[in-house]
Amino acid sequence: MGASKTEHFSDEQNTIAIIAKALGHPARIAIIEHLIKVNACICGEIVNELPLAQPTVSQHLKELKNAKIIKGTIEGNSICYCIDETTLNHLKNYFENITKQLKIKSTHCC
Amino acid sequence: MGASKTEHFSDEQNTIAIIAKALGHPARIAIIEHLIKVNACICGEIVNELPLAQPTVSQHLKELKNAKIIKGTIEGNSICYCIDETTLNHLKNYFENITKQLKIKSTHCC
DNA sequence: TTTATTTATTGCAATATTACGATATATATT
DNA sequence: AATATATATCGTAATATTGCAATAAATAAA
Repeated sequence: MGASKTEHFSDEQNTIAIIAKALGHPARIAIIEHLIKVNACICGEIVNELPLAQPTVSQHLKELKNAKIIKGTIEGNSICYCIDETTLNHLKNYFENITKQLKIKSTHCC
Repeated sequence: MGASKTEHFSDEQNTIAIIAKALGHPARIAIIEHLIKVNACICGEIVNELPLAQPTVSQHLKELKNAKIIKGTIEGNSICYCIDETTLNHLKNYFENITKQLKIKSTHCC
């Protein structure tokens, strides 16, 4: 096959998986880190920061946009990207919750 | 192509991407959640919980093991899986750090 | 030892991802 | 209008992922 059986899982499970998947590439992690480092919106220049061709970067940006991890607004003849805090906060909360439950239970046996 | 240019990115960026990628499938999120819910090690039974065939589940478990998100130890003729807290804590800390930086800077413009 | 149980591996088909050259689009500048 | 600049899309090749039937491997139970 090759297609995931998303219909068998909960909305939350699918949502978390989509966000995690979008972050599952070093280039996209690098994009996120750069957006944070330069603080807020940058118009263009992401391409120059990455060791990848312009169409490839554009594709990675599109995937981050689809997962709602970044937002892009048109600014003259360039596009201004910044992080969508809501989505990263959602992911952060999810992992905080999971690790908290692990700490509470912590029944180590392996 | 199809292969990521991992050598151009930092170790930390690659590590986070590998963990995120491993969590980038709803079945693997479901496995993690089940491991937490039943608390600690369960020997087998994960296959019965998921709407997927045994070889498929085995493959997902392998990927979670490769990313060091779960650990598996042999227990009689079955295998006992549990979560490797270190890895999920690493990821949690990473996202806490990122979202903290976002909160500090918070220069909204999009 | 034979049989059952549990998990892993192999092989394969369908689909998705990654990367990039070529090209399109859209605005800015001259 | 013509040209430059910035980003997106298309097309395509290489590779990876997903899913499962068939089968192997390894231990447990009879």
